[in-house]
Amino acid sequence: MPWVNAPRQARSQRTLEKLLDAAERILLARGLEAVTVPEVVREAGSSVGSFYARFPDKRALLETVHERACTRTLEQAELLLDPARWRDASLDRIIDTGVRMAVQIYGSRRNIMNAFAVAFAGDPGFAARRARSAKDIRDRLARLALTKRDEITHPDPERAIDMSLRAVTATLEQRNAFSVSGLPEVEVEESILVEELTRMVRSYLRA
Amino acid sequence: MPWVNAPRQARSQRTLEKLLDAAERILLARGLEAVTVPEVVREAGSSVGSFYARFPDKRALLETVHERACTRTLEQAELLLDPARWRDASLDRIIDTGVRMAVQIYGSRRNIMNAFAVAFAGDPGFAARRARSAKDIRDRLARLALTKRDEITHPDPERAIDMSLRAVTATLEQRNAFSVSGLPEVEVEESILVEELTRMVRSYLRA
DNA sequence: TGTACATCAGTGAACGCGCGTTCACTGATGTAC
DNA sequence: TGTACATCAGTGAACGCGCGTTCACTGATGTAC
Repeated sequence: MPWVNAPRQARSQRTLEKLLDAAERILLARGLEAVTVPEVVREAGSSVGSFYARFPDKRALLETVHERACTRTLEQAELLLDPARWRDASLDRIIDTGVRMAVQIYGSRRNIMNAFAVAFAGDPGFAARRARSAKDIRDRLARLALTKRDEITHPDPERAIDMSLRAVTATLEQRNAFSVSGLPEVEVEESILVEELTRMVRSYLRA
Repeated sequence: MPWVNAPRQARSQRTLEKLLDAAERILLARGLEAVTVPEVVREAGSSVGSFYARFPDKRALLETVHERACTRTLEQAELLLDPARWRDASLDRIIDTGVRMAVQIYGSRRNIMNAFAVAFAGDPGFAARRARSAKDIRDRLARLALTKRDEITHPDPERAIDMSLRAVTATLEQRNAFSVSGLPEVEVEESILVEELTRMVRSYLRA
């Protein structure tokens, strides 16, 4: 990562990770404005001087935490998207399992994704990192679905798949955003979400 | 509005509006962290003392600006949702025009909605105000669509309409969020969005 | 192996800055007679 | 109508606070002979 001064001893590598973990923990628990340098080093059991030996400034810390979170989400998606698991699957099965997977990823990584979405939605650097990792996952799923091109009756299969992925991920993101605000009247059950999103994509691709 | 000290002269009413306009302008142009009291009064051509004669604190200013923005979005939706415009409309026309309307509202009020969503997503007061106005619009559209219940072949029309509205609004919100990232590869053209979202909802409601 | 020295890592008091807010004050407007 | 007084509105210097960051320093680790 270009925005940190690389550690040269195992000791400072551990300190670096303690700082990243502490920042992430504070961000998740109390939001961005609680992530101050004094608070991060306190939570990490480190010191201000150590902090600035590693990071040029506070922004670099947040970028590193974000980069790490995006990488972890991608790793989780890569595991689930292993092509070996998809041999000879029908379009319906790809859609069904794809929706289930998206629901699972967005569910398990909801808090950290949300915290960053909320904290840095206006920041081009953060938005770009986020958009790039989202696009990476969408591309993998699109490639998978396009192997069943002949089962898609929508006049433009590429566009239909892109739109389907947008709709599914956006709906899940919106659900995550709602869940933070804690309003019961806008919540949906996960099983309903899976069933209806699957139905929506199936009927749309065959429109 | 209970969180301001009501003006008693036309002069201070004008000052109040200048402060609100200035705060909104700064929020839109440079984000929440640029909205400081010194900056707002400078932009408004007013003074710190005037500010605190009107608002008990800075938070009250932001709540008032938010309340005003929500009201304006609702007024815009009410205009477009005037029942007189929808007499004898077919389900397809309701879907088509509904999607177009959503795209228009999310387009024209993108900046202000985004700014507040980003700045106050975790705050109960702001979340409640936002949810109230969003739910109001969804309910109106749902009522409209349910008048054509017999044209919907989905086994659960209420749920289908709710999911459709979620998918459409979420896709538009996601598009707005992506637009800050400045990555051309994730942008979609508005005409394509209208066409495909319409197709998606049509086929889904008839699934 | 031991020793001397260089580099890496860590510490926390201190500094400057800009924020939200207060306050003593001046000027404008409304009201009673 | 004019005048005196109360209230409303507006001003901007000043204050306290917590932030991000710096810096002079101590201690730990690696290396050369």
